[in-house]
Amino acid sequence: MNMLEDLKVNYGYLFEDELMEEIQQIGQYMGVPEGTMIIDIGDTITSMPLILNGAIKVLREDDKGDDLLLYFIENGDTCAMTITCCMGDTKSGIRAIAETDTELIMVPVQKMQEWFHKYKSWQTFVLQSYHTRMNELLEAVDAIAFLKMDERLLKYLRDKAIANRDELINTTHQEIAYDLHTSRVVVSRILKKLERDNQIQLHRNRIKILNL
DNA sequence: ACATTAAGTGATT
DNA sequence: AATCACTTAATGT
Repeated sequence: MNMLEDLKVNYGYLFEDELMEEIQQIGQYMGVPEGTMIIDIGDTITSMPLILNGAIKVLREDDKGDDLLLYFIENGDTCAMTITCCMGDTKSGIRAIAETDTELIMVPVQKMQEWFHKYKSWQTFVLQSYHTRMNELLEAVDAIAFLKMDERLLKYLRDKAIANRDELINTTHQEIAYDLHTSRVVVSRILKKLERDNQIQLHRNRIKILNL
């Protein structure tokens, strides 16, 4: 098992040895296959995930139960929702689904609070990831409010490619439509236009991004 | 060869 | 940008 290695690669440069020890002892290793729902809306959060590899997509749900993608989280990231949870509110406001096969370490929220006072590096990490999440959230809001559908779609493809570390995206137009909260026909049309503009290449169940 | 699912497109609102 | 209605293409059995 190379969990130790993964932990070191992703977090070793951040955390002091003592903290790394604690994470190894207390953290619960989890391997989740692609498509698994890790956290649902309304769930009570008891642990905080540290991502070793893979990617997770974070969605918000509207009043009709339709999903809307907020952002992707990757290696070395954690979920900002869990951080908020430690500060009072304990219900998740988002849904998290494994974008790819993902390995992560779950740390109980009590430990998270304890470490916050005990380890300076942990405090920095938590505050910093909260900050970057917040920025991504604002970006998502901007995209929805100010960008046209074609710009949103291109941003989506780029974000997704970055999260997967692959310029080949395996998905259907329908799935994209769900994430962006639009219809498949609209997605197909815009993708076709992007292909004509030499931004992407289209294949069945597969999209290649040309100029990342 | 046939059925199923994904993608492309014109017309309408 | 959404929806309908239909066509065409790709893939599985």
